[in-house]
Amino acid sequence: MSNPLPVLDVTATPCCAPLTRSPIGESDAERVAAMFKALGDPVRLRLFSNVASAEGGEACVCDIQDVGVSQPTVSHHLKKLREAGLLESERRGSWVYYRLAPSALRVMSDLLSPVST
Amino acid sequence: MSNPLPVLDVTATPCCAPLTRSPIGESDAERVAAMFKALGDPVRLRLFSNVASAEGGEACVCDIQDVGVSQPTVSHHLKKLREAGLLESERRGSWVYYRLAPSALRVMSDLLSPVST
DNA sequence: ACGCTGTTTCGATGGTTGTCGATGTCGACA
DNA sequence: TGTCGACATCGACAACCATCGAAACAGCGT
Repeated sequence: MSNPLPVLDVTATPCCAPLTRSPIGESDAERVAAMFKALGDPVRLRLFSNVASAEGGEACVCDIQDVGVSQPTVSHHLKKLREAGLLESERRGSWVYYRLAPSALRVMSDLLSPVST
Repeated sequence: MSNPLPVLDVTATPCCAPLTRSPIGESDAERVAAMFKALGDPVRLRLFSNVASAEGGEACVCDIQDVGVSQPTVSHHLKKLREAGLLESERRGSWVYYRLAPSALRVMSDLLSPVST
């Protein structure tokens, strides 16, 4: 568990300049699009927000799974969020806790930052 | 043209608090996810960045369509970006110019802003 | 060892999406 | 009016995806 498929290692590269600064390159676009795509589903967005706004910065699946779909579907979406590098998970006892990946938010926020100056 | 399908009127509501602040609601999630989804494709992300980084804040299709797919596909993706409320278009003479929707960037950036405080 | 609860994986299915070539539309310019 | 160039739409197809129920897996308590 914990991070079986870190397809995107967000922490590795701060990644590219803001989208407004210069045209994003082909390979960067691939990596970044995967992150936005992960947030491009209402269920995943709510799960992400549930984790992001949780007390102590983390939450177990049982605390966030009330999003209107079956439990296996919740697990499926959490896996997608993990693979996109947005969430990390860790098993403690019976429960699996999810927290934000360290720099995920900043990377995306920076990419979308309006004109800067 | 210009905006045949403003499915999401971004300018209307500043929309919800940052995702880290409180769990996003069901209907807000629907609207916001559509925006992220639009950026969740490498081709669309490059088109968006090409427009966003263009001189004068706008560009005609002919200037940004070099993203490795056919012309109909480019047009298809630009339509998606329009429908998501991220881009606006306007015909002037022979050419169609695209520019960023006014508050699109700020809305998304704010949603992803890390912990504020 | 057994059952219980929380979580993930599996297999199937219906719907969505990215892509293309062909065709249509609109404006410019002879 | 006719043609050309810039974009958009249409129709089709393959690939992908969200969702579910069923089954497997992992700890915990008894």
